[in-house]
Amino acid sequence: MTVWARPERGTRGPAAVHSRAELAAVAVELADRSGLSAVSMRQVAKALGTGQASLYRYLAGRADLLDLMTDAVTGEIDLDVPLSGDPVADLAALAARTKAVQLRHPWLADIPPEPLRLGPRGLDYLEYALRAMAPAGLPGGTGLEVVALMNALVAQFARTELQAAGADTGRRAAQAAYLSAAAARGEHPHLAAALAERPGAGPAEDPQVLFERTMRRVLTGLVGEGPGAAPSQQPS
Amino acid sequence: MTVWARPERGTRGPAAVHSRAELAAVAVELADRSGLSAVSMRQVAKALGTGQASLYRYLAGRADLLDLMTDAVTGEIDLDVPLSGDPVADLAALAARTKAVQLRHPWLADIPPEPLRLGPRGLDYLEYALRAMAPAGLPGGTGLEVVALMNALVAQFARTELQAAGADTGRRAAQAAYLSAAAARGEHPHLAAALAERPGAGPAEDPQVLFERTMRRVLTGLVGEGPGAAPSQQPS
DNA sequence: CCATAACTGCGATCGATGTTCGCAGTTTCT
DNA sequence: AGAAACTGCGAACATCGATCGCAGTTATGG
Repeated sequence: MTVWARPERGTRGPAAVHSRAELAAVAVELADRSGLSAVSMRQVAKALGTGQASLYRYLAGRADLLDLMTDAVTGEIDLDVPLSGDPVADLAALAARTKAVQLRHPWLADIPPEPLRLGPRGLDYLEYALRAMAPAGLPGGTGLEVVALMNALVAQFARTELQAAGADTGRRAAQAAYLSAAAARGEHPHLAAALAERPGAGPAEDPQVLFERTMRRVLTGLVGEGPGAAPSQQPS
Repeated sequence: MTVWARPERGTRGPAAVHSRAELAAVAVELADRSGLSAVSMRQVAKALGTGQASLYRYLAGRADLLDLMTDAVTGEIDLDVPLSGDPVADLAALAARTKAVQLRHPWLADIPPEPLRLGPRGLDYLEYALRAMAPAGLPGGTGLEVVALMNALVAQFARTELQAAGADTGRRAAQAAYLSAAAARGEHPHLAAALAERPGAGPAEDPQVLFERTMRRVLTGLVGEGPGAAPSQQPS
């Protein structure tokens, strides 16, 4: 049973002091400040001012907590943006908003990618995405995989941008050192060339437009050109 | 410092009983059989027939072990396949071989995606991929991100295929139940439609050809059509 | 109206994890 | 030959997720 399938409150007994939403909020704040590794049962309990064992009155385990957190930040994505009817444009815009959330909550990249972590807000998100690509008239069932693919790409872009802006954790520096040392060793000429051209190479191209362009290309490849072969659908 | 930057053996002292390659092999076998969670320092030490603390003579920590494992299975990808000169075709073929490895070692999906986990075999892999897309004449530095994007897509496809073939872990079943319950609740009509068309809908399209086609489309979008605007490069 | 069932909060505790310390023994360099 | 550098490893530490049992609280049913 998922957290979402379990009722939050039974009919008997005293009212719970906290709520799932409260748990989620505390956990998200903790993760935002100190990373996902700081989100342990003990630390969440402490931040909540309660005993650690009490958390298991709300959750069946840590996985449930991650579900709550994921769904909470999914809710930050604005789904009230009207659809234009062009699947590629609408999905690209949605992807941009999704990426913004991933940048705001870097720990999302550290969450183990379960094959489905879908809460109520996740359902709304999925519905919105499917509605956006309805005009394309894709064969049934394909839509879900397109969304999954899109999100995988978004996550990858978010990782790249975070790593470009993030502090050198020491590990990153070590890896970079090993990389350039290997490049200097003479083998791997293409790698060396790629690394050499890294810092210069033009005005560093705004990552925002690069993301936009790449996303449109990929989505065009996945979902087809403009309105597809089944134009009998209206947007919204 | 990375594992790869540290020398495997000093000049003094007795010869180490084991080697990094041996550690990697044991850990990979353990993960193949019982999942990544079974790869703990204690279990690896036990499987190796040594004390747990001894592992820290070979590794600075568990992260190093994951580095070793990742690089070991990366070495399973055949890089002796000659290049045709068509970047899209060559990269798609490489992606297929990469996916095969991910299917053979499902725990790869569970490894935390550090922003660079590159050993010697990983370097060779990168070099091969860059060489494959050299004819496209991409602007400098773009190549690395294309490879990262490609691998993100491959990982996503591998996840989908594994989940289609994998045993229902109970959590999957629970999530699916919640999903269809939500679909039956009337809101989320597009979701309901997508789920309804899921089982039937044609002859279930061979995932192999779907992967091939999607990959080609995406790569074409990323890397351009045939040989690009800078045709002064020869394959090699 | 009150006994029972269902629930909550939580201290104590368990098993497992990653990592460190210190010691005894071994090999190599000077 | 002596010192330096290394190896293997038993024991321990901190932290983690999770469970058990108990005391207290609330709603339901006869």
